[in-house]
Amino acid sequence: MRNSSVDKIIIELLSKEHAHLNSQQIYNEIRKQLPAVNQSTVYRSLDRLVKQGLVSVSDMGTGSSVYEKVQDGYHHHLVCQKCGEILTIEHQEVEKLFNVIEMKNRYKIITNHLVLFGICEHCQKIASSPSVK
Amino acid sequence: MRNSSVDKIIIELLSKEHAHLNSQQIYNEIRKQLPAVNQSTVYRSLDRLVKQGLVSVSDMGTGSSVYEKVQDGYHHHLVCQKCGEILTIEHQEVEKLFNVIEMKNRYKIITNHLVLFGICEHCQKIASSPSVK
DNA sequence: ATTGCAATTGCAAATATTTGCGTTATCATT
DNA sequence: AATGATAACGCAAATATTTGCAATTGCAAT
Repeated sequence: MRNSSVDKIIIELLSKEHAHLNSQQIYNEIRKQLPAVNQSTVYRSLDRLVKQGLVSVSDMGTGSSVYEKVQDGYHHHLVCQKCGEILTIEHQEVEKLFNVIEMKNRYKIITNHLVLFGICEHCQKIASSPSVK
Repeated sequence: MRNSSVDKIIIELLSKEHAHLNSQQIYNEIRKQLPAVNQSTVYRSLDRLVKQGLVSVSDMGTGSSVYEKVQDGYHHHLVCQKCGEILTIEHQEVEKLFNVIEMKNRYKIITNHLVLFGICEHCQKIASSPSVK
């Protein structure tokens, strides 16, 4: 692992943007500082950061993967497949599962962000009630 | 939801192929029966099946998503980011987590396959030992 | 059997992501 | 400071995936 300037810029960017950014948004921001940077370099840099556990990558169901800096503790998301609502889940419960899996399999888990798809309470009700004519 | 011929063929295919197939492999198989089928139709059909919970989709770290029919109970995977080793995790432990999340958030979880990336025992040892010259 | 609505499909184009390869840059060692 | 190994990069091409829109088709109601 070497000191990559793109890695550094991405970390700085994601540190202040407490949000889910896709590769295109990240690419556009980086170009303000490194106008000649290539998209594939951004992808490779993001890969590295994810593998280091510094950044999380998730498919939230919007056509592109989104990235986020891992800070202030882990968290996870619940996404409604009907209405798109997104809930945040604290790491506490997930942590117990990860610990068990790490012990049983002697693995060091790097994945730090789960996205669980499902149906929210509201949409469940809609689906089970008779449709209106 | 309607009776889609492509959906049916995919289900039949995945029912006998107890394996992780990517969209290209699925597309090639379908063309044997439906030579004129379009790739986007395959993608949309897979989306539907995943949303219905009949099929699982996962990014196992190989440039494309892989699909699998949900049968004989759920299972999950642990993938080593160094050597690529893949371990299977039974649903039992994961189920407890899902139940808690469903109750707390009143969601019906549809996600039926987790892929957790990490470092296997072997690769952890390699990383921590002094490198050979 | 006919009709009408909405789901499914094909097609083409737009996006998103990965990969091979030659070049450049970083860093440890000398 | 010079050297060598290899990580990081740019570029272009290959893949993979999504999307808008018009045409087709399945299915429920008539």
